[in-house]
Amino acid sequence: MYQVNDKEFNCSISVTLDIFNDRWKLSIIWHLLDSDKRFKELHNEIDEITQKTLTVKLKELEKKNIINREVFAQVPPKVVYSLTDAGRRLKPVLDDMFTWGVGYVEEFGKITPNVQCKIKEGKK
Amino acid sequence: MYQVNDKEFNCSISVTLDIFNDRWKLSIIWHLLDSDKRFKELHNEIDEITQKTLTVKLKELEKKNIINREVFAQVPPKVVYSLTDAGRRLKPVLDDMFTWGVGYVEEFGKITPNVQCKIKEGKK
DNA sequence: CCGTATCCTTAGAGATACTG
DNA sequence: CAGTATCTCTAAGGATACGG
Repeated sequence: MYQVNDKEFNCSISVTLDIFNDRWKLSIIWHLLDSDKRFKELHNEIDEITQKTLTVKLKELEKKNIINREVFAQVPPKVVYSLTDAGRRLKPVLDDMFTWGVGYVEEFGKITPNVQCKIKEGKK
Repeated sequence: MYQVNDKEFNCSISVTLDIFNDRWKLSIIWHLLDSDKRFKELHNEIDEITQKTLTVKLKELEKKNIINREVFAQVPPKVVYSLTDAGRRLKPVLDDMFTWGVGYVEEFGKITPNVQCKIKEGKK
């Protein structure tokens, strides 16, 4: 049994799954792997997310020690988000997921002209 | 843009996430990586899942071409589930998630005596 | 043994408006 | 710019009972 972030898990894979088991967190991590970002930059890049949801997800990721939140005392406000070491260590997982997804699409999907990888779940 | 299983995705990572983005599917895949299993065996090994939910999740995975369902015409019924090639290719992803989880727990969690890896999300 | 059929409860997330 | 505060909707999943 593992105890992390006030939850209990019986497997370390569950621990990992818990980090991004929703519609948005993996996308946020992906965009921060690229470079540190301000709130607004993230909101622009993940443009389907609402401001409220982005705020909630950033807080969750901060609480889980995946991202850092740095506030600059200035007007207008500036807040920069970056990955922690633990967050950056997620890259291999993302890479594998990317690779698997490519193979899966080749086998079962159709590809239409793309713009950019944005990582979110498909609309249900 | 990708079109798979009647959904649209703008990134192949999203495609992968969609496969196991709930509380149970990853656990089912994990148990089938070990060996093919009957319905009852899965239900015993993932003992917190309800029969109904297991049924639903198995159907979803079958529809997504991750598992095969083989029915033996006998009484009492026998149904065996196994991974497809695509399902088996998920192993590296699982392995990386396992590795990451171990590191994360070392850094932020507590470990208490364990029984066996069961993969499910922690109770919310 | 391997499921279906209902009913029910919750949490995730969208829409919208407001604030230091 | 970077958030809060409400309100609402929906779908995932649990409990329970029944069926081939």
